Amino acid sequence: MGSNLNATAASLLGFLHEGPMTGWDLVATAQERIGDFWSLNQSQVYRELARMAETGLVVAGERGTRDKQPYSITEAGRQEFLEWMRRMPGAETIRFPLLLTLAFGRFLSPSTLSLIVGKHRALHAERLEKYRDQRVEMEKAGQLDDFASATLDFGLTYEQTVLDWFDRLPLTVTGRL
Amino acid sequence: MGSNLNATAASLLGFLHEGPMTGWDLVATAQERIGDFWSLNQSQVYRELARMAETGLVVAGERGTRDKQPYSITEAGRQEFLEWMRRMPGAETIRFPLLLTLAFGRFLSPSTLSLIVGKHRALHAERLEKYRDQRVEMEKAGQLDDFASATLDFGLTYEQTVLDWFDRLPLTVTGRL
DNA sequence: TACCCCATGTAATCAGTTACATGATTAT
DNA sequence: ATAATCATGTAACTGATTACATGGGGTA
Repeated sequence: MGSNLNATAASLLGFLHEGPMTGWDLVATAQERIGDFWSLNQSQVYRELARMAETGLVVAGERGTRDKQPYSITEAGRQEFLEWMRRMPGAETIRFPLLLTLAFGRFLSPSTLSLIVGKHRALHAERLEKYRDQRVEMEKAGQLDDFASATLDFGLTYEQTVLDWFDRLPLTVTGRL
Repeated sequence: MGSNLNATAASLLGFLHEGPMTGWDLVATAQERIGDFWSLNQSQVYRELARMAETGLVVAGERGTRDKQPYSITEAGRQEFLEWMRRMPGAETIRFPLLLTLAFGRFLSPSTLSLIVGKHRALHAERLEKYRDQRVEMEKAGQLDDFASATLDFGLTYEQTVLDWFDRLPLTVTGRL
């Protein structure tokens, strides 16, 4: 009763609608497609798959070469997935260590601040570039329906905003730059 | 050796620089001052305080009325805090369930989408308002040094960006709105 | 043959959340 | 008197991270 899937498991069911996949494939797929706003790793995937196999939301197929273990979604899995999808999603959680450091920035020397702020600014510039490339590639591959476009656009606009924020920081915060 | 503080514990040490505080006070202070980018709750605070008392980073003072237990930072605590502060902060983690729902949005009806998107848009509008009020209050109270201003500005610009993003979403994603 | 990547799985630990239990003090 | 708030603490659970162990298969 009452879907008690977690978001990670639900996303795996979502991907399994596209056909049977192994744990390994699911890790790669998830990291590529939702990794920017929902991180997950290999341990979680194998655990959730094992759980869902027990409760009949997925079924394991026959082992292939290299011990490959493909999983398919079941009818029960589809139903649970839809139930999960129809629930009101929770608010996002942001945990931003850099902001913590800045909140206590008065304890740091300008040179340390500068090092830290500079590094993080560069990181966000890289991510913005990555998203731009992704956008181009997805356009080329014709893989950008409105939904994929919306989540990708979130990433783009977020990174752009963060960069602008960096560039507005006063010298007292950036150390110098 | 080598600071193995976590960010939550480190932030408690940061606040204890302002004077002895009880666990209760620390919960309130942290939620108010860093809660928007570093959530923590009561259980964690009492646990971290107990741990840090064991390792001598803080010391418990005498119990007051209502069993109040004030903690003070020690010299060792100050050193560990500084060590933690000087480390390169990790990248932020964002876990955004709404984007997960949208990534699989093709499984939802327009009316469900509309309900979900509308609710979340409203939530962000509220948060933007809250930050604006906070800004005004902090200005009045003269509590906005450059560091506090920078983190608050991050919240403001983030929420504004998210709202703008909502307003750019196509009808296929918003259901209608 | 040796090396790298594919692929599955487990163990251990830490962090975060929720819920509960208990009691003191203040305000109504 | 009693209700609300202050205050500390514990238990149970879930989720996330890291590391390790193991071995198959492709390729240089």
